[in-house]
This record gives sequence, C-alpha cells and structure tokens, in this order.
Amino acid sequence: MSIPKTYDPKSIEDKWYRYWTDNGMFRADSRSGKEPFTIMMPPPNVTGALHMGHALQGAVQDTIIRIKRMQGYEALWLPGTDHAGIATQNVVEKSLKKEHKLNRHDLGREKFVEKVWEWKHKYGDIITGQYRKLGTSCDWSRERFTMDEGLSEAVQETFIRLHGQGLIYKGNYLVNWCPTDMTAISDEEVDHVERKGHLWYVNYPLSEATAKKTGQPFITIATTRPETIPADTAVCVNPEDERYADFVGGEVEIPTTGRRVPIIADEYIKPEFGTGALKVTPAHDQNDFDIGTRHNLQVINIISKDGSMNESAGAYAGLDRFDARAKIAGDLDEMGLLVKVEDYVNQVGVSGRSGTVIEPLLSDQWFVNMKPLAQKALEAGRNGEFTFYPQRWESEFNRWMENIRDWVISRQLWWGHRIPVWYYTRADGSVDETKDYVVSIDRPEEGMVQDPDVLDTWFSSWLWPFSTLGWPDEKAEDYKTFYPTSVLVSGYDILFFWISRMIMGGLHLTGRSPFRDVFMTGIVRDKQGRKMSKSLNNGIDPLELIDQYGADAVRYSLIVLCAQGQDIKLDPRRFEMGRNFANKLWNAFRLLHMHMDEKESYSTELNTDTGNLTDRWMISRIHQTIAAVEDDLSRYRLNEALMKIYGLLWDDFCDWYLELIKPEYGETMDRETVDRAVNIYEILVRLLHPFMPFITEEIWHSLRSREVSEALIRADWPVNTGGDPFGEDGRLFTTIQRMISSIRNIRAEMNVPDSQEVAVVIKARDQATAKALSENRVIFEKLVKIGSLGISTTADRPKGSASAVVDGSQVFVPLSGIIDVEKERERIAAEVRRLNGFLKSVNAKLGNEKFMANAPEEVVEREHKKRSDTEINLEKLKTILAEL
RNA sequence: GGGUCGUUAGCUCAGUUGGUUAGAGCGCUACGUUGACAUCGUAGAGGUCGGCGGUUCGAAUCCGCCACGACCCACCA
Repeated sequence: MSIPKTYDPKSIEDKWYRYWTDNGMFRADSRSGKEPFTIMMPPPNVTGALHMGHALQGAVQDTIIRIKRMQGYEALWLPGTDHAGIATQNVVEKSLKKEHKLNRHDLGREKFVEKVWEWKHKYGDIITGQYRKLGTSCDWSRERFTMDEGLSEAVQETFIRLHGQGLIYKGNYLVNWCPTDMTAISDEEVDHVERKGHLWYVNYPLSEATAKKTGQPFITIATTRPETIPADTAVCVNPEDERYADFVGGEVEIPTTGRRVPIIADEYIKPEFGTGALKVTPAHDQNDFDIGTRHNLQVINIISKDGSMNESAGAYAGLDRFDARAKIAGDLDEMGLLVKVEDYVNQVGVSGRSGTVIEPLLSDQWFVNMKPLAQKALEAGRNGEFTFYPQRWESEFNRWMENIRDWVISRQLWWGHRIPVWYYTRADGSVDETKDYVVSIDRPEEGMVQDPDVLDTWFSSWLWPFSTLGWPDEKAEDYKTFYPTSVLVSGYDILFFWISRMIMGGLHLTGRSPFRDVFMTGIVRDKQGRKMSKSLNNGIDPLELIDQYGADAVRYSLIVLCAQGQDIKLDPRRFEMGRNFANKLWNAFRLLHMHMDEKESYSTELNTDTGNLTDRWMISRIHQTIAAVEDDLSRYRLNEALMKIYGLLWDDFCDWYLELIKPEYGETMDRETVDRAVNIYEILVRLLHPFMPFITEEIWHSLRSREVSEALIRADWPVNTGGDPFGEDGRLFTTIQRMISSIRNIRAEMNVPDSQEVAVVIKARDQATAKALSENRVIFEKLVKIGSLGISTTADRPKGSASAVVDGSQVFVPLSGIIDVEKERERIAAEVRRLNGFLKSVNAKLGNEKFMANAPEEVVEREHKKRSDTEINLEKLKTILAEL
C-alpha cells in the first residue's frame, strides 16, 4: 500500500472520531475510583454557529482533558447548550415572520413556546456537531441543555431557596428596558456607547411669586432629553449655589404642560455643569429617580414599553420617543423658551443584544440581592479556593464583587424558565394584588396564575457546573464524583455575566467553589485587531479552516497563538504553520514506515541500553522536553509546551535524529535502529496527541496493529522520571552539531559546490574530546559531504584552510585554490570581534566587586566558565587570524 | 473620571521568579529536488526590546513619568 507524500486530514479525521465515540472513549466513569478531573464546557447558545472563540476554547479544553485522561485521571468533559432566552426567541420570531407572516402573539404563548422547542430540536445540536469536527472528546452521553428537566429543577429549586433566604425579592424600580425586545435587561447587558447628541437649554417660566422673589422670569436648565420634559416633577439646584439661593423653595411651570413643580436643592447637582439647574424626571432617569426618592417627588411616566410616548405625554402621545424629542424641541423654540442648542457627545446605554437605546422604565421585576453572595466570593478568592490564570483577572473580579449591584432576573419573554411564583385571582381572572403571592413549583391552588415572566438566561447558566451533575440531588453519583470541577476555560468577555456568578452561585448553593482554576483565554480578533462580528463580516469560519487545513492544524495554530490570556489577532495564513507541521510529522512516519517490516514485531518499550551517541542524545532531549512541558502545563502555558514539542519533533527528531539514522539511498535500516526509532517516535506521538489527536492516532495505529484498548487516546502520557540519563552525551552531541554547522557554514560561505567533498581536520581541545569525536566520526560523514576526516590533538592548520573554533576545538577545512583569503580573514575577524565583545561584558561582571559579592554563586560560576571558554576560543581564533 | 492590557526582527508574535551581548513562524537573500517531506533542506541577513528617568553588581523583565494603540468599568443632566 502506498502512503501519500502529503498528509491528507480529510481522509482520516471522521474515521477516528467515529472510532473514539463508537468505543465510548470519551465517556467518564463515576465509579472507577480514579482521581476525577472535570471540565464543564461553557454552553454555547442553541442559536449559535461555531466561531473562532469556540474553536480556541474547544482546542484548549480538549487538549487539557486529553492530557489528564492519558495521565490516568477519570476525565470528564461535559458538553451542552444554553437556551439563550432573548436570542433564541428572536430567531424563532424572525423565522415565524418570514415563513408564516405571523408574530408570537398571533400564536399565543403556549403555541409559540412549542415552536421554539421544535426549532431547538431541529437546529439545537448544529453547534455541538460542529464542535466534533475539531476533535473534541466530550462525554456526549452526558450532554445537557439549560432547559432540560434536571436543569429546570435546579433553577426552580434555586429560586425557591434564595427567595426563602430573602435574597430574591420583587420590587418596583427603574430598570433597563429594551423597547425592541420589550423586556427588562440587567446592567451587564447594557453597553455604553458614545453618541453625538445635543444639549438643549430651556427656559422654565417661574411662578409669579418666585419671579417676584428672584427678579427673574425664568430658570434655565440644560437637558439631553427634552422629550421627557412633560414628566418633570421638579427642578433641582445645588444648595451651595448662590446664584439660585433665592429660587429654592419656589415653583416653576413645566413648558408644554404648564404643570407647576417645586424648585429643590440637592447635593447631587454639579453647579458647573450646564446652567447648574437640573430638570428632575424620576420616571426616566436613575439619578432623577434617586433625587425623587430623597425629596418625595411625584413620579410621572410618559413613555410606554415600546418606546412611544403614552397618554400622560399629552400632545405628544403616540409619538416615538425620538420623534417626540424633535417635536418638543421645535415647540419650545416656537414658544420662545429654547435658549440655545449645543452639540454634545455623551454615553448612551444600548442593549447589548438589539442595539436599541435603553429606556429606564419603572416596572415590577424580580431581583437577586447580590451583596451577600459577593461577600462569600471575595472571601473564597482570598482563601485561594479558586485561582485565575493569568492572575491579573483576580483583581478585576474583586473589583466587580466589591461594586456589585442587584441583579434583575425577570424577563418579559416567553422562552425561558417560568418564575415559580403564583398569584391569587379575582373573579374576573385578574391578579388579586391584595393577597400575597406564593412561591411554588406547582400550582398551589386551583385558580391561581403563574407569574408570566421568565428568568434571565444566566440564571440557569450560573448553576451549570453542578446542575449538570445532578444537583440539587447531593447524592447524585456524578455530583459526588465530579464536583467541584477542576478548571473552567473561558474568555474574559463573560467574566461578569457568567464566571463571577458561577462562583457566587456555587459557593452559596453548594458551599464550594465550582472550579479550582479559571483559565482565561484571550479574544480572537481579525487581522486588524477588531472583534469578529457578523456586522463587520470579518469572521473566519473555523469549519472552513478545518476543511482547508485539517482539524489538527487548526488546533495547533490556535494553541500556539494562545499566549497567557493575550488577545489573538488572527491571520488565516497562520494555519499553514500547523498544516506544515502535520505534514512533517506524516513524512517522518513515512520514512520509518518504508524501513519497517510489516511482519516484524517491534519491542513495546524503548530500550535505553545503547552506546550510540545519537540515541543517547535524543533520549536526553526527550527527558528535558517532558520536564519542561510538564512545568508549562501546570501553569496553563499550553503554547510554550506545544512549541517545545514542535521543536523536539521537527528540529531534534527530524532534522538530526532521522537524518542520522537514515540509510543511504536504496539501503535498509537495520532492525535495532528501526526498533528504537519507532519507540522514540511513539513517545513523541504520545506527547503530541492531546494537541493534535487525529494525525497522532492515525500514525499510532499505522505503526503497529493495536487493540481498541491500546488506542492512543487512552495510552499513557510520557512521564518525566526526574532525571536526564544521558546529559553528558547530550553535551558532546551538541558540540558535534556545532562543528557540523560550522563546516556547512564554511562550505556555503566559500561557495563550495554541494557535490564537492571537502577534507576536514579537527584539532580537538583534549585527548578525551579527540577520542569521543573519533568514535562518532560517522556522524560527520553522514551530515556533511566530507572526503576525509582527521581528528587529533596535535594537527596543524593545513595551508589554505578555512577555520572555525567550536567549544575549544579547532575545525579546519582545507580549501587550497578555492578559498578567498580576504573573505576568510574577515570571517574570522568578525568572529573575533563578536567574542571580544562578549568577553568584555563577562569581564565587566567578574571585575565588579559588587557583582562578586552579591550575585549567587552559580551565576558567578557560570560567568567564570563563560570567560575561560571564550578565552580559549578567542586565543585560537587570533592565532589563525595571525597566520592568514 | 477610575482601571486593565499592549508597544520586542519587514509582518504576526513568544520571552516563566531580574543573570542567553534576545527567540519562533512567515517574509527576505544564496544554494539545493530521482533520496521521508518544496506544506522541504542547508547556510545567512535582519532587533540600541516605544521614549525618558529610577532601583540593582546586573533590566526586554521591577518602579515612576510620558507618548501612542486597544479594552473594561463609572449616574454628571
């Protein structure tokens, strides 16, 4: 069977994914008794399609869970989706309109919710299907949905508990109202954007008495929202403001309505802003509401839930709030009350979802009192019950906890968890507000009606780490085994929406932090650093990338780019890196494969009993790399770990090891060499598997035939035994590498044709080196085109040679006739200059008394070694230079 | 107004608790293709680590200020 020269991911990825799932290899066993390791997948919206953020976090989570699985943990990665209240309701409403020209009210609540469920069943698993393309080893048998039975129970239970504890309350307050989605939203769902607007200066006529007292006909206020004038119930100034001292206690007439309201004083007012006088509109501004509360002001609401002016707005009733703004401004102008209009840029709150300008609106809503929950979270954070990676997010988290505000959890939507609250009704069916409501999952009494509102989507998400495991049943097998979870992987963009709330919810409801570590990834951005979004149409579709480069390549590149929470500016070309690496890996396999006998059975364990320097060096490199990789992984430096594995495979294994064991063209590799190379390669493949699962599993099974129980996904992760058995040999090999590079360099610099052999003479620094080099002369012969190689401690520099000094030994390449003496002189001189500079800096340190006194001994020792090594090399180079 | 992050090679970025006269990939230059791999190999060029000051024997790394860029939070009409 011939193996293609280039690696083709398409032909194998689906095959292995099926193999893993068919054999239940992602499934976790709650009774294995092994130490558990749990990751909860942040549930994507059912409406969603896989985007680069998912791909990045999916790659990270899968890599971690695969490592832990190979390390012998009972590894559970639990997937699922979020019902995503508003988002999903909107999508279904849109399709309803498009296909049937109906809105949700035409259907009625029950029918509509049925439709959403239908939609969910039809499209809800698209995104999880897309996740699979990436190779994610989630336990699909445990997949959950935020509105499935168990999670709904958890949501209701939580509401009932918190209500019982007095932490959930109902109240009539100003909330952020979205006129498009016709629901309240939380503060976190409001974005503040800069908008160009105007500041209108308006004269409010004073009452006769006030006019007389002050000697003025008007008081001038400045406002950005003239349409709310009909809702004004006071004018307010600063009590310290002498300009208005006489005005306080007086009365003004509200323009357009003529209603009389008091002039009051409040510290809140900043005298330097505008005119120093503020119109107070308690129904439509949070600050004004607060002032109103302090001064017992009347509250007049003139805006409806759809953003239009209501009947209390008088002549403006029925107009949209922005049309009303223009109209009122015009009217004021006509009435001669408009003093001036200035351009003004201010921050406007818009709905994060619809982009509509938020209207602060007074309404009955349910809230969670967050302060007590935040208090626990702060303490737990201080006690180290959870750790952020990178750490800086902890202070961000703390700041948020310290300034937490109550959470509006009711939404005026149909799609979501119904609030488990029931009201008594009157004979006509209307809610009887004279009687208390009852909190209950089931209808407590015939004739009672349930609160029509649903809960914020995040009210189910914040329970995700434990509701998915069976909570509130604390005896549930999965809950007992897998909770608390080990690490949460998420982007920082939902730190406040989700991560903080999970910590608070987990601590309060289960008494434990829901996860030990929080690994915050950066945000994937486009080439220019902009967030990827539909509106900018700058998104890159991960599925297209997988199609183009292969899942392993996409994973590789994402993880290498994912450095410690740094945002990722994504250039599609970056994926070539991963693709090329996969191809390299593939061809290393091809090389071994062509020398493997299909019938031969190779030993199952690496035989380290070898006198061969190349083997010993390679084994040493593997030891060093595993140790370094383990250290990186313990701190979630996946990028560093992967780069090291990349270097080990490409530079050490392919460029040196394979080049050295590769036989001459047409010859075959001997059995022992193949055996050892296969074993070494298998270690590397095991190291790489969690990062690039498909190609490694394919190679793993191509190297030998394996039982299902021997699949790579369940194989052992290479262990660092703590030592580096062949460290000394490694250093000798490195010297040889340097010598070879310098010979190659001479050849290239002196334009020696590739086909031409050169003689090489090495004058070793000492007998031991000479002996060691002689024993390994085959390495030179293999890697550079050498006619003859003389090694001794006494050799003279042949006439007309180019030279190099490596670790105290001299390498001469006689090139009579070819050598350009001038060039050679300059080459050596440049090296002398370089070493002189280096030596100077070393000497500066060693000559510095304070350095000698303060620097750690090992650092001083290292400098000494540097000096003596450099001096030896330098001296030899200078001699050569003098001779030239 | 408060806070966070970034500024390192032409480009995109690594650089761990201060101790290598700073690394990778791409790009570039030269040479190389019956040979595992041109999605490749060999050799090479290219950086006063944004600026200024400080701490230190020693700073890309720690501290302060400044410049530029990005983001988060905040009730100034």
